[in-house]
Amino acid sequence: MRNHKSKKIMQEWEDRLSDHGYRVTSPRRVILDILAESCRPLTPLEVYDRAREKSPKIGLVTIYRTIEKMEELHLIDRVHDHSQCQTVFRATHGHQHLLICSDCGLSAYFDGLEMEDQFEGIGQSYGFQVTGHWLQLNGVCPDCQKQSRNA
Amino acid sequence: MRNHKSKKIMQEWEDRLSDHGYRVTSPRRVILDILAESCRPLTPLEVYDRAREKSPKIGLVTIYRTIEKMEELHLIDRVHDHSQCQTVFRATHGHQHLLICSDCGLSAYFDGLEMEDQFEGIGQSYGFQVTGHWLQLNGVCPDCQKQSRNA
DNA sequence: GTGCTTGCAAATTCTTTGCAACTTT
DNA sequence: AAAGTTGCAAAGAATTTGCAAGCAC
Repeated sequence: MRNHKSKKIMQEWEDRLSDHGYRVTSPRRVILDILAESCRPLTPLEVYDRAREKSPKIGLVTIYRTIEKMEELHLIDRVHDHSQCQTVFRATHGHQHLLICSDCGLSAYFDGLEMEDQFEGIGQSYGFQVTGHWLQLNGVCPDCQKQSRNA
Repeated sequence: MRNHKSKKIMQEWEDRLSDHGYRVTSPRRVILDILAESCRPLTPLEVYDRAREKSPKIGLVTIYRTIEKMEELHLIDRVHDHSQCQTVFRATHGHQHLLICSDCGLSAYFDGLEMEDQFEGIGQSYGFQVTGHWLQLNGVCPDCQKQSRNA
């Protein structure tokens, strides 16, 4: 049973693919549909399993390639999952968050801004019991800004 | 040239390992040292390369196993890296952030709280030009709370 | 018809596991 | 001496690439 909202998203997504010169094929529609409807983040393998129920001949490679394009068009986001992310940095105690240079990776911690207090309340308004969070800012550090100016 | 701060961290980390019944071995010291000193997040392979410079016989497996224990003791965090995280969820437009159930994955977006305005200022105080951010709250959704109560 | 897309098979890369030898406590 | 740890080799996963056939526009 498809709801209105995901129908609308589907249309929007298909248009976006077309507008960028990508083709709306039937395997792609299956994948778009799964991602539009899902109320939880999915891995490529999970998308693959669901896709095969609707279209048994679909290949895993198509999942990867479609996800790639969807991300390029900002239709989907990659969610932070501890068990997948192998990149590590020393932890701090308590209320600090990370600022990371997207060019060179240089990182610094900054203080929590009393945001954490808000987090619990936000969770509660959705009935969630908040147990943790992850906040990071991505940007360009002073050195990399200089270099791009000189380039 | 080691600075005071990373020396202090090293001591703290070694103590923490000992306190938990883990042994402070020389390969581990090399790895701890690299992670204490690094001013950017590192992948296991990057740690491995740096470790071999100091201790050529060290094995990649040791890196993985040491990172595992360090994470368990909360000495390091896993940083969100788009190129590694394959778990995807539909994107929203604009100022929304994600709330994710750590049990079942159920997710919801919540509004941005005008936090984004602060982000730029925070970045500037470190000389960074902020280009993006990732904020997600982890918690337990209503249904999963019920289930754990019944269990 | 043109050019993007698909699915297969194969190659690559990354991560985990089993085990005998070795260290730390 | 006991128990945790190491590195090797091998197994297992996950992701990417090459290519001929197929499909959308």
